Amino acid sequence: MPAPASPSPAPADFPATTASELIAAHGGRVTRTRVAVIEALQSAAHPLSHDEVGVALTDAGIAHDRVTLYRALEWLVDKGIAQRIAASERAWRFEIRRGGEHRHAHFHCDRCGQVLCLEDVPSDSRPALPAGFELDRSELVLHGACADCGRRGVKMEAP
Amino acid sequence: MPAPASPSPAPADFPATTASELIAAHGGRVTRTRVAVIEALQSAAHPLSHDEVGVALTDAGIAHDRVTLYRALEWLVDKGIAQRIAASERAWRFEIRRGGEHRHAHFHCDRCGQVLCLEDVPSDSRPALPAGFELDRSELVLHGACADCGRRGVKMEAP
DNA sequence: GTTTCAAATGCTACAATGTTGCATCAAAAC
DNA sequence: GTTTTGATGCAACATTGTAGCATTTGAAAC
Repeated sequence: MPAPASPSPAPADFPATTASELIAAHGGRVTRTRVAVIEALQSAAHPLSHDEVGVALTDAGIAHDRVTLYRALEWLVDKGIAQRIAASERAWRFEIRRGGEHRHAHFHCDRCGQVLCLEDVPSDSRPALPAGFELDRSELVLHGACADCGRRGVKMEAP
Repeated sequence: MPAPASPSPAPADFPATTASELIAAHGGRVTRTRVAVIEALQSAAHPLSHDEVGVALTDAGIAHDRVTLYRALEWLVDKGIAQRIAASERAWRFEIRRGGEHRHAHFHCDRCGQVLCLEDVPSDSRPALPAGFELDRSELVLHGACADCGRRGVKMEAP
């Protein structure tokens, strides 16, 4: 039997809270970039795109390379510290995995492109699958217009 | 109040069945490319990526430009004949919208990248949203390993 | 059957997002 | 302080999707 399709070889729920502790607990080197990325994700109100993380690093005065940022995010996902969301468009978005690890749904505004966490809406449906299929996780993404765009009649983006 | 976030200004469920009828019913010109794209989607066992549609056209002996194909698919989505799925990765996948228009969930194999329709699993959850939000549709995507990959232990792709 | 004309197409060029390879740097172990 | 190797920075490239514009063509009008 093959390995399960879990992205995280290490346990995801650590007592550690600070960025440095999180990194060290997973056997990684504590670098400026990683610390800043984690802090950016932790303090963000919604899942961030790679580009938004980059802006956050720049704002924090942390010089960084585009590729390094991709690799830092990839490492975080690999270790189960963060997770990717394919809400829409071509760009991934990233968010920190909280302790309880309750997967929630996301809302994608088709007008402004922003993504919000719907903490109250679970995303854990586990329906019966055809024989031989292994279920790892489920992602529920709701689409529509957010409150801001709904009010202001912002131009519609491709669905 | 702004226009609703629906992608389809025209009714989606036509009695028409052939590609030409579908196109004409939406006021479009019946071209080789559009007909071939619709037929490719109709006969596909799963949602096709832009690239897979391109291969199907080539196999059918239909010369086509990359951009034309993008525009043909965009037109189909615009008219509600087809719909886009953001299963994972950066590439959209496309499928024909059947008459009944029951939205179903999809399964994305994280190993081979293939996407399957789960016709029996509905994707129509309509939870309560924060005030001011307008819900258009919901997309449920399950992730894991398909039967083929599960059996053969194919190398894991990025989650 | 011709003519007409906007809708489609096919270029070319470009933008956005992500990856690979490799030389260099630095975190942490000694 | 040295050493080791994980992490970074750079350049080059791959994939996916868009924009502008000249040309072709579907189909409606004649």
